[in-house]
Amino acid sequence: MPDNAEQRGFEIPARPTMKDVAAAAGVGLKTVSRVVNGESGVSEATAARVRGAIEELGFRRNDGARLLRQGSRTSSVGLILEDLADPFYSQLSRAVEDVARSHGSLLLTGSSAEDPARERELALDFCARRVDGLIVVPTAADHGFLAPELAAGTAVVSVDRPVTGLTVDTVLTANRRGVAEGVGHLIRQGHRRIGYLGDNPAIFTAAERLAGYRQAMAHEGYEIAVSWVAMGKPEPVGIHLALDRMLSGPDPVTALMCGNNRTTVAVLRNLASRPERPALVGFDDFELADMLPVPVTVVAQDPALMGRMAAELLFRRLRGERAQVQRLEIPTRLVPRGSGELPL
Amino acid sequence: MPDNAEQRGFEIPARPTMKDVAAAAGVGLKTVSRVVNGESGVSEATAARVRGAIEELGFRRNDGARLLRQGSRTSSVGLILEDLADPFYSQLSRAVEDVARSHGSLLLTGSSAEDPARERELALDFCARRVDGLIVVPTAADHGFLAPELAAGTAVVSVDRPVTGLTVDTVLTANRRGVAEGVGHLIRQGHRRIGYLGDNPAIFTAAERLAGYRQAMAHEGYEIAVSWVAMGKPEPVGIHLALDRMLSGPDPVTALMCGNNRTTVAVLRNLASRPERPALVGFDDFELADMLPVPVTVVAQDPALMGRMAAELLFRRLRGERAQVQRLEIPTRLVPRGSGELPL
DNA sequence: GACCGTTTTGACAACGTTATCTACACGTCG
DNA sequence: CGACGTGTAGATAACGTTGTCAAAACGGTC
Repeated sequence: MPDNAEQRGFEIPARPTMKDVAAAAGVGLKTVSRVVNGESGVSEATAARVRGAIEELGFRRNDGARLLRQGSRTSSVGLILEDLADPFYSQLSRAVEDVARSHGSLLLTGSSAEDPARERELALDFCARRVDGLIVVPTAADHGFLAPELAAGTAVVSVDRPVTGLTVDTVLTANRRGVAEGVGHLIRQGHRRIGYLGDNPAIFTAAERLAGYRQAMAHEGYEIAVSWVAMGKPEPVGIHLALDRMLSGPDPVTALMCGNNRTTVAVLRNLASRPERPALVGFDDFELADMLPVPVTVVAQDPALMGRMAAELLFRRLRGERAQVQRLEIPTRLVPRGSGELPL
Repeated sequence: MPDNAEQRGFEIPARPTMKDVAAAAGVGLKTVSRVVNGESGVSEATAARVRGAIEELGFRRNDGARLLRQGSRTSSVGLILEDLADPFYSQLSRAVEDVARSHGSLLLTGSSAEDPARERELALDFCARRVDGLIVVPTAADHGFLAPELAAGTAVVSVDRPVTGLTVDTVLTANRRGVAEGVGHLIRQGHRRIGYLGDNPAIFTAAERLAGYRQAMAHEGYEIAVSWVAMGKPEPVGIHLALDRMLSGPDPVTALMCGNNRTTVAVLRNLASRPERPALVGFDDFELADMLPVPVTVVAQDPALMGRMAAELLFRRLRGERAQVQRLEIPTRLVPRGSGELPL
């Protein structure tokens, strides 16, 4: 004779409610509420009895009901980014979490995996849970669907990339300036045939950084051969072919600028199996860059700062600040370590 | 004349409710509910009118109210770990998130920073939000306070460390076996004076790994000099002093086993400024370990697998599975890369 | 013992949703 | 023509909490 509840696979034990506590303590519902919320106007004797009942039943207030009744904020914010496992984003997340905590808010996280549909689903789920605000690393798709949420008082901040179809506070890295600085550094070492490897240019940061490279080269009046630019996912095969093109042929490059972290690492791995030793500057710092056989010169971003700024903008809006929409550019920092200082 | 609302710093625009939609569409409340939930029994004409009103008002169902009414699960799980920015935990988080998503659940994340009070606060906050389950990397403190939650149907799984004061499913790394394997590897290279650097032994994993080292040494009948063991936070000063002790004196070590990631890196940095080149095996893999001047041999853990297993155990419980409490040990994998194969 | 002010207490409505139940308008069948 | 199903629609009560308000209990005063 099978247990029916078990057969169905779910039977959620009923949680004690304030009503249960009230009954157990022999008091009214509102008295329990008062004790739970530390309101005044309850005699110590009654309060003790109520606390006893709470302890005994293992009562825990249902914040959902509380929030519903109060109609106030939920003290929670949502964070949507590309991939929580990426060090850049995990540092950013941690910073957001810290700020959220200091404001008494919980954090909901979701990875979009660069998929607009997934991002949208996450954002709307978060809104259905009535998060107070949303911090988003937006995909390239239109975000007009968030307009009603914005109108309804949900604060939105975009970080790392601007959001299309919505005007909200935005925190970006100084992508162009940063890459230009990196390329400029190589130029000052005497290089003029400099290759650029970046991510899929549909991604805002990738396009911006490429533009920074072009700007820096143009500024010196240097031409850019077609074979010197390679954009795409940082996968071994693509990187290998790109380096084949760049390092051989009539106009081989003498230096490389890498548009992001993962590309830099992929390039380093590939270079390990080649004789050439081009100078190299990477965009975005990474752990142990200074410990490699040739320490890697980078243009460092500050993901934690970006996360903190984004979160602080968000909470400033939630506090009711009416300031004009802001667009912050966090400056980068050139960290010379050796690979960018290699001779021609 | 200041705007009063702005002065107060908050004025939350009212969100449209089903009642508003019903009024706008000239239908009853329940009809809107039916349309929103795709229930049958609404004529296409009415449904279209309702959808129009929803669109126009920018209505979005309040899941809090829905959940309250249904009394069902909230489709959300909480994850509490030490530090979201640590690569080990961020990989684990991502895996948990993926499993949660595949079960239609959202993820709440919080970093305890190894502080029991903070951890407790997070856990109880999550429970007050009525998460369906909790995945915890527990601090050493007692977790009896979670017993009522467990009784109330909140599933709990601990990961990376066992939880004290509560019997729940647990996913661990094979810490002792892993370290023993690493030490055994060094022993097979001929080393017998092997030092061990680990984290604060109050942390479960640190204590276990130390035990693994002692076991492996004892197994060969090797004595361990006092100066060979150093436990504590992986900070430069401590590491420096520890290595001073280990590498000089009457019984200098010829090899080192490092108890975790951050210790390994700190040791590598410190060794860079010393003449000695002891063999070295690290516990826990890290990016670019293979690209360092002497590629680092490690005992690799699988944080993603641990996260996935933990999450799957959790959802199995939520599905109502009644199996006995499980304790899984994820095996480690020795990855020889060079540093562990250095001669005496 | 009637009156007052103060403190403590509880009944009741409301938050936004869903479940139950009933009401209405059809058309169909005997 | 009345009875009956069937498809649509809405009124109403809950879910667990908090805000409002009024009632009780108490202590003191005359």
